[in-house]
Amino acid sequence: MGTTQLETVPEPKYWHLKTVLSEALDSEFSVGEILPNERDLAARFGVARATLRQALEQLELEGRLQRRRGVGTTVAPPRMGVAVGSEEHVWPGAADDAWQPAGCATAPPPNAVAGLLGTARDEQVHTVRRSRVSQGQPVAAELLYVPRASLPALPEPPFPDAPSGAARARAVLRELQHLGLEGQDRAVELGSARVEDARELDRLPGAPVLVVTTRFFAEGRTAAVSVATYRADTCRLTFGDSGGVEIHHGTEDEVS
Amino acid sequence: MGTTQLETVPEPKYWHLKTVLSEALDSEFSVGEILPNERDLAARFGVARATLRQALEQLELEGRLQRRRGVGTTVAPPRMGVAVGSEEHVWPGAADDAWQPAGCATAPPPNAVAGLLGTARDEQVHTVRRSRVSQGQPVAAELLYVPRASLPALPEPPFPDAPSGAARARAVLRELQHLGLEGQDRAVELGSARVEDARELDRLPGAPVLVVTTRFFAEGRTAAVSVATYRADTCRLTFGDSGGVEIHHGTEDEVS
DNA sequence: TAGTGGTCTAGACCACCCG
DNA sequence: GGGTGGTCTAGACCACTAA
Repeated sequence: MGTTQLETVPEPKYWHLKTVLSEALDSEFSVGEILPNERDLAARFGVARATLRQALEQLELEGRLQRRRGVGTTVAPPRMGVAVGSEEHVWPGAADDAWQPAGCATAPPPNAVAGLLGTARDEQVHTVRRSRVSQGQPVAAELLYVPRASLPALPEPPFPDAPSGAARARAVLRELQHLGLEGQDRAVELGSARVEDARELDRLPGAPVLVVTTRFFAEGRTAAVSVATYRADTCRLTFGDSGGVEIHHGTEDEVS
Repeated sequence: MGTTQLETVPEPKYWHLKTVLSEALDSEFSVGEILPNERDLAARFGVARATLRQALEQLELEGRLQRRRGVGTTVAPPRMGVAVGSEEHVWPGAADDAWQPAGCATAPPPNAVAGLLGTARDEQVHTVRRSRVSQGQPVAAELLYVPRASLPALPEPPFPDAPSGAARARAVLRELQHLGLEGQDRAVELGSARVEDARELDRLPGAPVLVVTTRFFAEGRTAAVSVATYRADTCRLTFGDSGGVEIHHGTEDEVS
């Protein structure tokens, strides 16, 4: 009737809530500080807990908050820049590598990876597990798939299916260095953490992750494929010339 | 030892549900097919609608499903590869550019961008809006910030604050080409769509997006900053410097 | 053991799309 | 108008952490 609908698009409560909280985080909280618990916050804003949680979830997705079961909700530090690609092509396991080998198995890869490698569906490949830590926090878990054909010089393990240790992982990486790397290829997409990755990343299963898929080319073929999952809440992936520092150094030595 | 704790971690219902649905999508549905509605699905699985929705949300986040209000839930096609970075550094607006200029304003940028540009908090910069369409779908929205100092030759518009059209956007881009690009710098992180971007991307506000921030260096300074938000559900960002041509599993999904 | 976030329920109403 | 997904409520219980 006479009710003039000023807000043609009524803003959802959780959206407005997110805005209010976001501003409060900027002005009234400092990094690491713990927020009131969800039940109190919901009461304070006069909404149901589920509605409040919808706002908190978004803020966590944006890296503004960190929530841990049994502990509480804290203000997250700014995302850390994680260098994920340099201009030069280098094999995994090179000297300055940020990854730490954790294990190695020999098994058929997922179908998607087999497609990239050009191997048969059930063909066994070396599968190296690595993890990456930055600023004292686990930031990424990786699976590196290397077809046996890429490493003819690597001796086969006595029991191919036995889960092997970091020693064998290092052997595979060492063997890779002997190949001439001709190029590489990267893709980034959003995913959710599988159970194994979640444990390694100290997150719950299903947590949002940035999946970086890299193909390594050598001898005219795809010689290896890396699938690395980065914590999307804490990481900003940096590519390119300067490694994400604020002030660029003004030299021209890396300009092509 | 003797206590065989088979299920040490009881799987949440929504997680199990997601697995079941995911397998069903692979085996029993084809791309574009519409699923039963949420109320029916929930009843069929014997869970509350909210629980079912939690599973659907994850599947949508992973790009397996597409949900549209008033329409229904459909099986999404595989994510399209969107080329986002080449080895060569090129200014926005170069010949083969995938972006379409939409408008241009002159206003102070967000604080984060001002920090990257090294401009004062309230300094006005040229702000070019562009959008990117791929395979008939909007995939990204961009804001390109160019300090006035970077383009001394560009005449100022008569009314600096007036929202200008695509013509002025093109003028700014054309002016950029005259600068010598010395390098660039990219970062990718997860974000959620702001209201303006959401409208342009045909998504709801808050939808997950991949935010690509690019700094362009010229004359020893940061000459421009681009903030591009890509739909995370439909896009796989590719950073190609592959030495060869791609072979994928049947479908040609690369887009330059 | 007390307190936190995580999961789940069974409803309700709303905004949107289409025939 | 009828059906869809999106929002919201007011509860309940569970899993985890720390004192």
